[in-house]
Amino acid sequence: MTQMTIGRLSKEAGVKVTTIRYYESIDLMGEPDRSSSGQRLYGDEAVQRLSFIRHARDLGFPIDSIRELIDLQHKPGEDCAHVDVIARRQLAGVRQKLSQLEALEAELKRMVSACAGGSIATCKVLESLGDHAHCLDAHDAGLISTQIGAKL
Amino acid sequence: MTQMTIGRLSKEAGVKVTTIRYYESIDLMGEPDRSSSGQRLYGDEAVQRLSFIRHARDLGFPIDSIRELIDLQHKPGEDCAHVDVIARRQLAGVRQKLSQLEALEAELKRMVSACAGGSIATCKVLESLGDHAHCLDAHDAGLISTQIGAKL
DNA sequence: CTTGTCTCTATAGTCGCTGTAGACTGTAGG
DNA sequence: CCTACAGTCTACAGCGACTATAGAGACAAG
Repeated sequence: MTQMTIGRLSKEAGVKVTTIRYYESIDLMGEPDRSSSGQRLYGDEAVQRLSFIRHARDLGFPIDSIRELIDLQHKPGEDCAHVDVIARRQLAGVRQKLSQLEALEAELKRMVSACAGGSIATCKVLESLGDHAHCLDAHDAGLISTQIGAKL
Repeated sequence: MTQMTIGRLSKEAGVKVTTIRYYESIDLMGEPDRSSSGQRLYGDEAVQRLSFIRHARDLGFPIDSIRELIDLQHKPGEDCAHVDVIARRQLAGVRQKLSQLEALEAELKRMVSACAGGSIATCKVLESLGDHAHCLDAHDAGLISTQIGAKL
């Protein structure tokens, strides 16, 4: 199996067809060969590259970092300190979000367990939300709030 | 102080001026009075409402949930079960993200600590990323990956 | 030959803002 | 009164990383 269609590549690497085309459009994946009718044809190295990208995305690396990592992969002689920096930056970000989410979880838990049923007029959840005494620092909260609500 | 400008409201509620105007544009905040020259003028109840919104956003509630919560606030006689559902949904989402982030943190930590310096050719971090044996389930990972990289 | 599944391109939408441009308004000091 | 300068106005483009849609063409199996 030297050449495969985009659908096949999609299954091999676990990345949606549309996403592969998107990666091509932003030059994260190079332009593949085309069949006589214009369909994309990929080789096995595309599976490798796409799997790398997917794994890095799963770990939350932004596209730009992945671009850097791929560039570095093609300079095998260089020092890997730069790679380390990128990974540590990512780890630091994840840890920051973890601690923010833990604070959120605590406040939400508190709110929900305070609710004893009853009417809206006495609802502890709404009361907590209206309360000015915030648990989180405004800056941190602003940073994280955009990200949590997104896909629930 | 019965009437205040948007800048004042911004400081009172801890929400940026542009964000307030955005909330108005999506009908999350109602249209305020205007001065003779067309500047927005808010009363104290706007501070209350905006603070409620901000606190809910800080906790990661999506705008649509906040809209629901505000609607419910205006029906004080009804049962608060619906409010509880919204809050629990949010808590469940936060907990899911927490566990995903914990898995991420573990893998990143493992990757980074495996790096002993040296050249890119032998870099353990790049090796891990290229590895097909993923720690996360593809679906979960896809859900979360979009959110973590965003603001690092 | 038909049916159904891929594949193609191009464009708009998602979420929750943020930034920009260019014009106007309000206020404090000289 | 004049001048700065901060605040406000509208309208629209951009962010990140996709996702969805429309409308058309391609290919494999029965």
